[in-house]
Amino acid sequence: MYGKCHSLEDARGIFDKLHNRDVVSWNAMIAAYGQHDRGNEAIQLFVKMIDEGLKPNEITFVSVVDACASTANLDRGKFVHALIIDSGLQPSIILGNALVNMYAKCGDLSETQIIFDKLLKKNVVSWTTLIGAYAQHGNKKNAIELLKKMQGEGVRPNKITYVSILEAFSSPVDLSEGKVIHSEIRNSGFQFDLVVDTALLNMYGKCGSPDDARRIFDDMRERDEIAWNAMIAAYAHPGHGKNAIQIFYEMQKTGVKPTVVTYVSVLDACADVTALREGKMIHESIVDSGFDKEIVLGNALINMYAKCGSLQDARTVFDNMQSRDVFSWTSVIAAYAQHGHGHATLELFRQMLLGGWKPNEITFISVLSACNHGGLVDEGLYYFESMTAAYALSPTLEHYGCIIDLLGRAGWLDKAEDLLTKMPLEPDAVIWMSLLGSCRVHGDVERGKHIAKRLLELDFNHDAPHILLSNMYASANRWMDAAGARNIMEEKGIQKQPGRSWIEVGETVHEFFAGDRLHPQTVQIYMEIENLKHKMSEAGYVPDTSLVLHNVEEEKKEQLLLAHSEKLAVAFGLISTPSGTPLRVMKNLRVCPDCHNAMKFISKIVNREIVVRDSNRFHHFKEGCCSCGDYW
DNA sequence: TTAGGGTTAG
Repeated sequence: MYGKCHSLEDARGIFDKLHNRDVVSWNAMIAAYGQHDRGNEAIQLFVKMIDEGLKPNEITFVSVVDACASTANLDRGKFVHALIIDSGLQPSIILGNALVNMYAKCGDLSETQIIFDKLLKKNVVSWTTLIGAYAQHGNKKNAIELLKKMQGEGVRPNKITYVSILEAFSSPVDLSEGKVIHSEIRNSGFQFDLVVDTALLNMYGKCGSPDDARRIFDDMRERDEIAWNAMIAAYAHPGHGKNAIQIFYEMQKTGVKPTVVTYVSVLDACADVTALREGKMIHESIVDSGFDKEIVLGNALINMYAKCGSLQDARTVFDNMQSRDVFSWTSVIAAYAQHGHGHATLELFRQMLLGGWKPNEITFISVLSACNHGGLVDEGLYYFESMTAAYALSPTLEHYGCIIDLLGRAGWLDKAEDLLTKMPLEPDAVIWMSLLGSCRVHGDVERGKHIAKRLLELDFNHDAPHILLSNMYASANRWMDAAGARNIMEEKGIQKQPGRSWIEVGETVHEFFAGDRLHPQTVQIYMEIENLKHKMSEAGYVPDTSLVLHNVEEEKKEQLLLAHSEKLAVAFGLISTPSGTPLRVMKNLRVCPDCHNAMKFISKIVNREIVVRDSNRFHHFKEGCCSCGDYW
């Protein structure tokens, strides 16, 4: 009785006082620990039970297998599995399913499949467990095939089956198939179900379609905190952060209290739109609510402050944390790396190692990227080697990408290309692009040409290689070739991805597209741009019109450059904040070289600090210089 | 006595 109530300790007290403990009492106590997420104690108790000479029965095994699953303890799970086989017990369908689930939760997919195949009888739970296992590992193909096979064998999926399979749809490329499952779920009669709708909503959020998520959210008849959290998370993506923050406040207006997960998601949204003011207010609410000791929130705060441009606040949060995990370290390391502090990044990394922490693949991405941005070639190569040598981590394409970029930027084009062709992974367009970029920087036109050829063979439908190649020819005064590269791009119908920038002023995050005239203060913004243009010209600024690919007159090219989204955001910031206020702008793409140059002039002319977060890193412009040292 | 919804670092 106590086991099913609140007090596990009371249950244990009674259990310990029992004079005659039979299998039933042991089972009850083991199950009680399992239900309270204390799998390790459940397993310990099971071992003790065997030591005392009691023979576990089917129910004991189900509970202890479940405990191994919840603690993801594969070795224990295998041990218990062996005991089951030794006991000669013919496992029931329930125990069989529990074993399938145990291997799935412990991450051993091949064993999961083997046990499933060996099941003498399968029911909807067996199928759902296996489908969920594949879905959680992102194996959408197997999950869908299994669903069809299950239906072919006459087993009808229930709502748990559908909720499980929805996990498999988690990126924009999955959206169309996700919509097919969505309609199948509706046709199967699962409507107005809180859990099913939340899973669908979440699927659309992960697939990058917050509008579809919102439609489901709006149609829900009831919403609990999990549904609200899922909606906030669905909006916490580039360009939708404002909506996430709005939903966060609406949630509270309807009387639903934010949870830790709510705060994590909304901080992520603030980070996304560089909403520093909003983020600070939410930080205060977190302190008021008493959640500020939660590690996961400390981590989210580090990330929010860093992405909002305030490295100092990020560091303060990190320093004040009472306990940390690998996410905390990786977050603070990433923060320093993104702000271009190469040496400080490595110093933190050394402290992490000294503290006995084990870095993971993501930690190394920040470390290598810091070496890359800081031009720290020897350090980068050393840590790259140490990944495999000291930490048994296999470098991914991104790690190779950092190193190839590092070598290329440093002018070691031979070594960079050598590594690219000899690495054990298939290079993607991003890596070829980075090498092409290095060829442009170092003026190696011939190498650039053959790399561009390889790149275009990949059928990479992106504007970037064409633009880079064209610019590279232009820099080498090869105007015909430059025009040719642009023509190929036009023939292929490739459009430049539109630039978007955001700036937080007062309580609002303002968004700008390149050339947009939608902002209520458009007239004043363009007047400010004109004003800046004159002052910049006097100071020696020359617009880099080679960056404009449109075939238009010179004067028109200058106008296009001046209307880049980051310049509009800065102009708006200048006219709407008191003089001296630092401006923080976020851009969806890399900052363009002309804007980068212009920002340096503007920072000096208006005597303000301008922080631009682009898709790659931070640029702190101050008194005519940028923190990246023009190396980005 | 077995399967299910929300979260952090690139």
